[in-house]
Amino acid sequence: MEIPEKKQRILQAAVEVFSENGFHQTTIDQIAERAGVGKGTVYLYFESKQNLFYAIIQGGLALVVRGATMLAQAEPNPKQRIALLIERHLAIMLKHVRRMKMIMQQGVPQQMHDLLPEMRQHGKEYQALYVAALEEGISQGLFRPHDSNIVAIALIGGLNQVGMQLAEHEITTSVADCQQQLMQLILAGIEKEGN
Amino acid sequence: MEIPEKKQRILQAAVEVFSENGFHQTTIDQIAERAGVGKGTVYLYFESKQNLFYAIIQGGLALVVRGATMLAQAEPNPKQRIALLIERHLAIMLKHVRRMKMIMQQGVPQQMHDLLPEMRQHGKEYQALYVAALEEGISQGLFRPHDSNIVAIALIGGLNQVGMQLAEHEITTSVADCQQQLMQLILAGIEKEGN
DNA sequence: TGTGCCTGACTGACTGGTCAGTCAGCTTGT
DNA sequence: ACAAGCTGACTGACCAGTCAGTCAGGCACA
Repeated sequence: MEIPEKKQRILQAAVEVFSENGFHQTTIDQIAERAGVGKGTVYLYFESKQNLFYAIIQGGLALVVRGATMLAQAEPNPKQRIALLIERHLAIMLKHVRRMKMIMQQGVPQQMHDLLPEMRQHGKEYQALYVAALEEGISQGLFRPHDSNIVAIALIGGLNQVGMQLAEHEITTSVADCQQQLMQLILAGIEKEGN
Repeated sequence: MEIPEKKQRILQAAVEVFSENGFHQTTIDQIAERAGVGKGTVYLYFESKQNLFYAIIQGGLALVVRGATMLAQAEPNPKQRIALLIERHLAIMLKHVRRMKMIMQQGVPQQMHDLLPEMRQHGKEYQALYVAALEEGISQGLFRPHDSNIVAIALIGGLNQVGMQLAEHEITTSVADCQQQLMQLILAGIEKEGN
């Protein structure tokens, strides 16, 4: 199951160019050139431009979700678990800005209609991790009662926005401070009074 | 300053088609057909496809920001003001799903490099409304001290995410309930203990 | 060791289709 | 007759995807 070196190079180049220019502004020629391979070689490893794009997004999302799931399983305390998830979310966004941009650019799905269900599935799974933690917290009396779905969605949305702006250097606050601020905000928002 | 009827029709059609298919999947022919005008007419009123796209986004954003600014000016109480802004944010997202999708699709700017500064400007202005309310709240001793920039960014991100999912019917909760949940979450998150 | 055959990974010039933008000419009103 | 508003056939650029051809390196046989 060795991944050929050229395929790796193509993937790397594709991440770069796609994230810089977006899907439609990117040409296969650009990717091939950046990877230092012939155009034909790209089609040797990937069926189409779309396919290449998906290979990258899918791979990234799958990894993120799997990692987060493991993290979540290892921490029984809901409060701690949410803290860990938040920390990890921001860390990953910073580490993989390019890939994240690609996914965000995707924005509202719908045009990439066919292959998208899987992408949504990953999103749902990820969201479910937060929902589970929130619900446990509620039933354990740690958090005040709330609609855990909505809170999870808002939470993830907030994390994404902060992560993007951090990555774009539009926030001067340090990453650690950001994390702390968000944690405070969220925990104060859901914790039972007099915690 | 009469706006010609055909120009209106073109704008309307453009909003529809752009939001359905995204910028690149949309052709001027489609827009012209939907508007019931000739292709040339589109170029009579708009310099280019990009220009048309921007006219829509800019117009929308400018309206939203102006409206929110007026709303904010009319309410001196920071807590109330934030509540109003949140309510309005969700309401507008629901009312203008199509336009919102267009903007979101835009996602991370950067490819539309030239004309974008204005768009960012609007974003900054909008964010500033929340920041101002938060800071006032802190200095009045209503909210606990926090980094109002980060809180504002997270807040807007959360609102967008929830708004989008509401609009996409991926949330079963009613709009009013959503609003209430978010308000509780946020106010609890920033309020001084024992409010 | 040398030679000739083979294979398949790789290449890039080419094709076919798409679409933004143009412009010659039509229509309608005065 | 003229102008203003409008039209849609046309053009040129662009690009995804193809495929005929190249060539490095492996293998067999002497």
